[in-house]
Amino acid sequence: MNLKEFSHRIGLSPTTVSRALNGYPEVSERTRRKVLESAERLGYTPNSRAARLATGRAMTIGHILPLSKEHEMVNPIFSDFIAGAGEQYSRSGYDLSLSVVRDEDEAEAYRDLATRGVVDGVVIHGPKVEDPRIRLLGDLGLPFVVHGRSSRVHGEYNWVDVNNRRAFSRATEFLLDLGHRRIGLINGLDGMDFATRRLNGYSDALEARGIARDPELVFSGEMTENYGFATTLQMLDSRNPPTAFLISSIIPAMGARRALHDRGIGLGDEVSVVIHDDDLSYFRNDGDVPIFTATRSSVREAGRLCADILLDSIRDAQGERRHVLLEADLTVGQSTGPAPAMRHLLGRDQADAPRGLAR
Amino acid sequence: MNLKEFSHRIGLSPTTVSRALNGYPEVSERTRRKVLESAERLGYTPNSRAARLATGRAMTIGHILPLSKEHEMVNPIFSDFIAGAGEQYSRSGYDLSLSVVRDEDEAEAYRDLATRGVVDGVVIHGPKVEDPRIRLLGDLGLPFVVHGRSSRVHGEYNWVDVNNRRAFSRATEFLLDLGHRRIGLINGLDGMDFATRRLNGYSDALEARGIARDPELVFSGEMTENYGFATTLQMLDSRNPPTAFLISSIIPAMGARRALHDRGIGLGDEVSVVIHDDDLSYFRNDGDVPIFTATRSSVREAGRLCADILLDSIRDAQGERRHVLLEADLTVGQSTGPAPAMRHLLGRDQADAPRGLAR
DNA sequence: GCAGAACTTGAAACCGCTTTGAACAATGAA
DNA sequence: TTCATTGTTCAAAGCGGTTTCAAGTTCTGC
Repeated sequence: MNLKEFSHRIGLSPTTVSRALNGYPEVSERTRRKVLESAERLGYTPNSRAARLATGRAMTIGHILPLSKEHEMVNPIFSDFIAGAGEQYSRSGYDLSLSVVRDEDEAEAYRDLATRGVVDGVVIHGPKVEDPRIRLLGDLGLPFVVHGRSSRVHGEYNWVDVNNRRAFSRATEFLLDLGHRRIGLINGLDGMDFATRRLNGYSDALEARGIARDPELVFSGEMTENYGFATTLQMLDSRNPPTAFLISSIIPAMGARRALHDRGIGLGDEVSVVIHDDDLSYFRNDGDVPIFTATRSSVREAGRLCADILLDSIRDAQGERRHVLLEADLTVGQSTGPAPAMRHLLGRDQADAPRGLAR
Repeated sequence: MNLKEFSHRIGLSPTTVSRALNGYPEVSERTRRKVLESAERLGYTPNSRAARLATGRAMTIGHILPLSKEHEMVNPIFSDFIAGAGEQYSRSGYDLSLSVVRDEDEAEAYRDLATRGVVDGVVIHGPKVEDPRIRLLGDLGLPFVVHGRSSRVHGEYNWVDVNNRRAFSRATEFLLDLGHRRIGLINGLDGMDFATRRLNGYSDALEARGIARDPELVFSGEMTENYGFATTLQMLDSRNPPTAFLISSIIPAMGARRALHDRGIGLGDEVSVVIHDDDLSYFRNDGDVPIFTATRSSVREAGRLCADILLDSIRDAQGERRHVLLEADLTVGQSTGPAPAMRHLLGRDQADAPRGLAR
């Protein structure tokens, strides 16, 4: 049933019905009730396609999911982010449009969304250092928010980011305080802005203690389980292995744990691990004492915040650009302990403790 | 720029331009080339909102992502499935609309998508036994495809499923052949159709060998790492622990591995594990010899197939309903070996082999 | 009782595209 | 040359809503 028929059936004009349904003030309460009740009873719902054309608003937010050709991998934090953002969209009557594109087509995909008029705004995922998408969207005049930030990009834009630098410098300091001097960094893909900031945090902390950064202890790559496994093994098998690892996500941390296990090295006693934990719903690092010592920041919450900011920004195009910097607090879990060389000094040598029973 | 202005500028009528752009045959090649070239040059792209209203097609496929209230968890296979399906949508000029809703609102969400006319078809994820959504969508007259199947639902509908029963009976047989008699099953959530079929496959295989199924060895739950950990631990610590585990996903398998490690039990020698592997992009169980012995079936590929079937079904509403049953082949990895009691019989007792170095 | 303000309601234009039906031009057959 | 056919193009009528502008009603205050 369309508006014309519905309004005719209940003896009102399309104008009045439209107003009643959209909450305009110039319709009397009595009429509005009648319209709402009749719509419910007769099962009338306005056709969104028509409303979108008439209003010029798409009532839709766009997300682009680029697939890297080599790895064909989907960012594992994507679904939790979407869950957070999607909740907010629903609440505000917005739909979410997801475009899956090969990564070399990403810029074109944004252009396309803008000119076809199918979205009112977009979210930029996984910004790189000097990310060109920010400039592009500014030029297109399409409202957007970045999940993360992009170093060396001038101009204001909406973003929600974790204080990656602080998180990683704190995590590094924590390990240094435990006596670790050789700390491996298993980081995200080179060029990703968050990875750069994490590396900086790590470097800062080392430098502050006068410790030279060993390039053989720093790795970057896509954060798979296999990547965590391979890099950990490589470092463990080197002439001068680290006594601690800093890992950018819980997924490669699974691989690191496997590598330690394969080498018969105890996690939390012989070797320490600190991870950054995005609080993925299917991979919670919680419990009384979490498995991993971690800097935690919920990516789901970041999704909610991004959505809120973007929706605001669409409603009020003149408003100021907004920024949210989330602090990731360090939670001590079972995966960290004093550096081996320090342990007898502290009277807690656990070299003979059963493997696998962390601390 | 809109069609009216564009067509005026190039000295043609809107009709001809529209036809040229949409590939209709009644426009001459010369004119078509001119239109396409001018559109490129002047940067004209038709407004999709208007096209959708005019054609009555939304050119969009809907996916609903329900969030369970208790767990607030997103199915970890979701993103890979979407990646596969999304690729196909893009290829065919379709958009993907994702609705995030609380699970008790799911039925309403389908109704809403249908009446608002924002999608031409939907994909049903995670069907339960006797899933009411299938009936609902039939009634709504909205084309759909199910990723999975639903037992005890009458009538024809499109589906793409893994042969879960066969996969799990084969996996069970494989373990039985290795001499295992007590096999723990760490399954998906009760009521999920796939979980039921897997349980059946497991039961069938046991029964065929005259082995009674011990209810204390069967668990069902949401497939998180913690769930795998907790259930494995519980079984290991029971009076009569299993010597092998069958696990419904690689994620709880991570938890199982952790539990085994915590108890100092060697994976692949003292205890065997077979998993079902959805071939998640960030969690590949590959390599020369995969970590886990697994029944594998790519969920990404399932996404592609679902998309293809649904798009066909939209184009040809009269066409037959289609079914695809994917066989999951069993790949032997490092996580399985003869049952402990059998090992000396086979002259391969590895009880003293270093832990963690599976076979 | 009446003018003017404050409410309500409706007719019609419009959003930007697609598509029907008609017109016109070019081609071919008779 | 003429008529039928085929090929091309266009004017206008949708698609199903929203919104402007005008008109009709009901209140107020005097």
